[in-house]
Amino acid sequence: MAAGTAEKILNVAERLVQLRGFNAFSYQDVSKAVGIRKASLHYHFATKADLGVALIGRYRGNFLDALKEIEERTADPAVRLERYANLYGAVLRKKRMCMCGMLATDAATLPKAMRDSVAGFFTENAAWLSRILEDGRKRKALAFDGTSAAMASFFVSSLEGAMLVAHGSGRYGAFDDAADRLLATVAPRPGRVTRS
Amino acid sequence: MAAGTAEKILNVAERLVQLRGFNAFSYQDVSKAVGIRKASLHYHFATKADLGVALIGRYRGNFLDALKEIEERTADPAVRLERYANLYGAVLRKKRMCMCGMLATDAATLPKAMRDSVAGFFTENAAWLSRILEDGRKRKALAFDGTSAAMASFFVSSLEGAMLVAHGSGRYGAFDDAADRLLATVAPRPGRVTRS
DNA sequence: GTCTATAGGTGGATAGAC
DNA sequence: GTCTATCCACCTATAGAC
Repeated sequence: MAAGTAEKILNVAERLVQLRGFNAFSYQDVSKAVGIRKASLHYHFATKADLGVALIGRYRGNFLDALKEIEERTADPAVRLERYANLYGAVLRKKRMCMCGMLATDAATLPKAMRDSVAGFFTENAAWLSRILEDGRKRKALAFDGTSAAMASFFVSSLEGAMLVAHGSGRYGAFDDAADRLLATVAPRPGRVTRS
Repeated sequence: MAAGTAEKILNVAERLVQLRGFNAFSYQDVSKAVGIRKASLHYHFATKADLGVALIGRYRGNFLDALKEIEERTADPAVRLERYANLYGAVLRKKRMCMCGMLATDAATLPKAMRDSVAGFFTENAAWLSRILEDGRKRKALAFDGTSAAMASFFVSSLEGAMLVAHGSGRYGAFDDAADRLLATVAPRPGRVTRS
């Protein structure tokens, strides 16, 4: 717990990025929410770019931890995928957009270190999914055409898109429909759990 | 042609929004690119919000025209969908993001008139797709589970997401893979044209 | 580590001449 | 319609006291 100042700053900034994007929040916004003067923020994160890099790094780490946990606690490939989709759903339920989806639209205005890290988020998610998909296909729990890498990319981008449209239009229910349909694409028959 | 000043402004601003987002371009940026002083822009669009509303309105109109053209010139449902996906692909080939996908991430910071119009873009695209999908299913050219409306939403959000990730990561090739897979979801056998 | 104070720049927007 | 000049709010960032 503890929650040192740097961590509080990250928590507040993370929320703001997910709600408004990197260019639409300021040190002043963070300052007010944390209860510390604007200048003091620079002690913890010298520049906004430094703060941005730290934000993405932490976000990626948390996501990787969640993936690891899914893999350890769940054996059924279809359920693994369902839980993966639910990681996105949990973010959306807080009325936030995926931080890296948000930053993807800001890409052209971001320092290279941030851009690269955003791309890394997508890459490592697709890599994990690719592994899960390939394993599921071998075990005949999943079925799909093409490479598992291509299917993994499709998963990531479809979930990001469903979040994006839900976030932008306020129709949050559309996300769950899209996630269900995506899962049905690779697990034609079995093991949908949520619905039971 | 003609291209009056207002139109030039819209063209420049459209490009900037699609590259950088609504909060990351300024009247100064537009001013330089159009070759007119910053203050003069306010004669044509009094506020940035007014410019934003005009931008989305024009974008929606152009998109609707393109949909109408697809429907008039193409009878095969699968080819109609392919051409629909290619509308997005054409934007991405210019290294731009869909304007409304871009604005969807900016939603929390936009004036209500802009937010509503962005939601309208998604709604009218899904409505058109829903009609095309339903017709294709009746004619047994397409096959899919669930309502055509749900499938239409899935189409829109998946294409937006594929653009988003391609735009954010610089891996533009991933978009075509995603579009192909999406089409294969509803047109299992026939008529893929691009690949031949 | 946090503060006050401030620098230097850019944001959108307006007034009024031409 | 376009210009110059200007306003004021906000931005990121720094200096230096405590």
